[in-house]
Amino acid sequence: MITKKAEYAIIILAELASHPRGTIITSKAIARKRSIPGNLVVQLLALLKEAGWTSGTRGPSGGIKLNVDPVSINLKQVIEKIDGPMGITRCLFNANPCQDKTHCSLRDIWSEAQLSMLSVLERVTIKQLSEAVTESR
Amino acid sequence: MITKKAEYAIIILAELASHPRGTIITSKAIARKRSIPGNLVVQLLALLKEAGWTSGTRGPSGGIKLNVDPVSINLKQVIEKIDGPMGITRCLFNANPCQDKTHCSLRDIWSEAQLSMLSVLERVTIKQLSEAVTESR
DNA sequence: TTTATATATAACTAAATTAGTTATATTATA
DNA sequence: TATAATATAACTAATTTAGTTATATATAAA
Repeated sequence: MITKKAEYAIIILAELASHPRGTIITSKAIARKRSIPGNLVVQLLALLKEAGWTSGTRGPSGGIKLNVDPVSINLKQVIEKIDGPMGITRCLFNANPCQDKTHCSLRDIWSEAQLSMLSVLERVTIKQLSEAVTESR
Repeated sequence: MITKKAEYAIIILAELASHPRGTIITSKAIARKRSIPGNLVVQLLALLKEAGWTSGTRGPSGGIKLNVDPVSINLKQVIEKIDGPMGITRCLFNANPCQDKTHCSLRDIWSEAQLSMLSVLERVTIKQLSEAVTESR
């Protein structure tokens, strides 16, 4: 499952990307505008920063800005940064492979289904999303 | 997320399908053979029966048998019977759509990604799976 | 140089979901 | 009539997710 946190992180990045490059916005403003709990925004920004996508400056007149071209960030990347490696089942990516050591045919199917989903998420960038969001306002 | 219960249900059906049509097997035997907690098998069989896929006869020499051609059951159907309608995010299929009434562009992306995954699961039948399982033994 | 405003980091709590267990009822055969 | 099986329901424990609380740190402006 893609968590709400990952969804929030995407929305945060899209919000930043919807302003001219280099614009600084406070985390509070993002939280207010996008109806995300304020401390969650802060929490998520720590991870976005870790990924190199954003940077923050402290103090009055401080805030967050996007560090990279939003076309270079895709949704899969953001989701995996926030939620960790995805798995549509516990069988996948989960340290505990099937008990029976023989080749698990179900696993291949899960894997195919998951890759199919990920390929969609990999194709969509924050840029695209920010444009869609901007249009609808 | 596809739950373990859904995965178990698929394995149960594949196990039934791996025997000649009409074969009766006890739930205990399935549980033992496939390493599934016995009472879970019983619990899941209630749903599989409800879907019309299996039927059980009670008493000594009773057991479960497959009621339909395994080629007519696909994985998506089983998963949705056990887990209910799937959603790769809470946003999808979840009674609580986005707060902002304006069209949610993210939702469309989730939806596309999910459909892409489901189309794979829809394509694979219990029959196929039972063959793969049988081969590997 | 002090105050206020902002990010940064970590730990904690509550709610929801998932997995599995326990208990009991019902049916049918030997 | 005892036993072996399915059937149904309620409960419990573990895990995950969502959100909160607390505290530290940096910096600009007064």
